[in-house]
Amino acid sequence: MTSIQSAPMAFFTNRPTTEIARDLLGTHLLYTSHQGTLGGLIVETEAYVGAQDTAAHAYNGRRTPFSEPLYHEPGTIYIYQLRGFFLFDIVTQAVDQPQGVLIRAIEPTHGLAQMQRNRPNKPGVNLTNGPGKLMGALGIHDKQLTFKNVATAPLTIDLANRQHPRHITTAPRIGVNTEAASGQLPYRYFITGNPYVSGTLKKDWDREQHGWL
DNA sequence: CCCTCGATTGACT
DNA sequence: GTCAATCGAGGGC
Repeated sequence: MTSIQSAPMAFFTNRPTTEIARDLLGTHLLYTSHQGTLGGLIVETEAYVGAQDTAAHAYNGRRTPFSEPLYHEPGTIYIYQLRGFFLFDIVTQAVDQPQGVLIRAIEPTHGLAQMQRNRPNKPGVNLTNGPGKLMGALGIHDKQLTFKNVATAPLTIDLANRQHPRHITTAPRIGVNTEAASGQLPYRYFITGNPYVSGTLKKDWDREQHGWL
C-alpha cells in the first residue's frame, strides 16, 4: 500500500506542453473510485499546443462549451467523447492558453483484475493500449470529472514511485489530419518498446522514420 | 435545421 | 490489411 502524491498545479506550468508530455511518461495515472484504486504507468502521451495547432480543439482560438476546460487552470481535467469513447486530457498552461496533453496509453499497475472486469474479453495489452481503452478500463464513461483538477480530483497524476523511461520515441500524432499544417509535428511521445503503446503500424514510413520496433 | 466529420475502436475480409 | 459504428460538436444555410 503506497500513498498517492498528486501532481501539483506547478507540474503543469512554466514549461512547454511538449516537455510536460514527455515528463508525464513514467508517472502513474490513478483513479480512486468505488471500485478501488485503478490505473497504471503512463507510457504514451500527445501534446496539443493551442490556437496555432491545426489538430487542437482550440485551433484558431476556437472556444465552445465542448472545449471550454482547455481554457482553465493548469491541471484541469478535460474529458471529451469521441465516437462513443471518452478521452482524457490534462490542461498544461495558464488560464486562456488552451494547451493540453492527451494520455494515450498506460501499463496497468493498480487494480488489474477490476480493470479486466471493466473491459471483458480484452486480454493483455489490449486492456489499456489506447486513449479510449484505458478510460474504459478505469470504468469512466462520462464527463463528470471534467473541470476538476488532477491536484485534488480522484483522477490524478501520481508522482510517487516515478519510473524513468530508458528511451523515449517521438513521432507524429495519431489520428490527426496529416495534410494540415501541424499534421506532421512530432508531438507524440512514448516509452520505446513498451508493449502497451497504442496503435498498429499503418504506414511504412512510421517504421522507417521513427524507429518502431 | 441539416450536414459533415472526428485527438477511436472493434469487427471483419 | 479494410471499414463501419455512433453521436455530439461545429459550421453552413
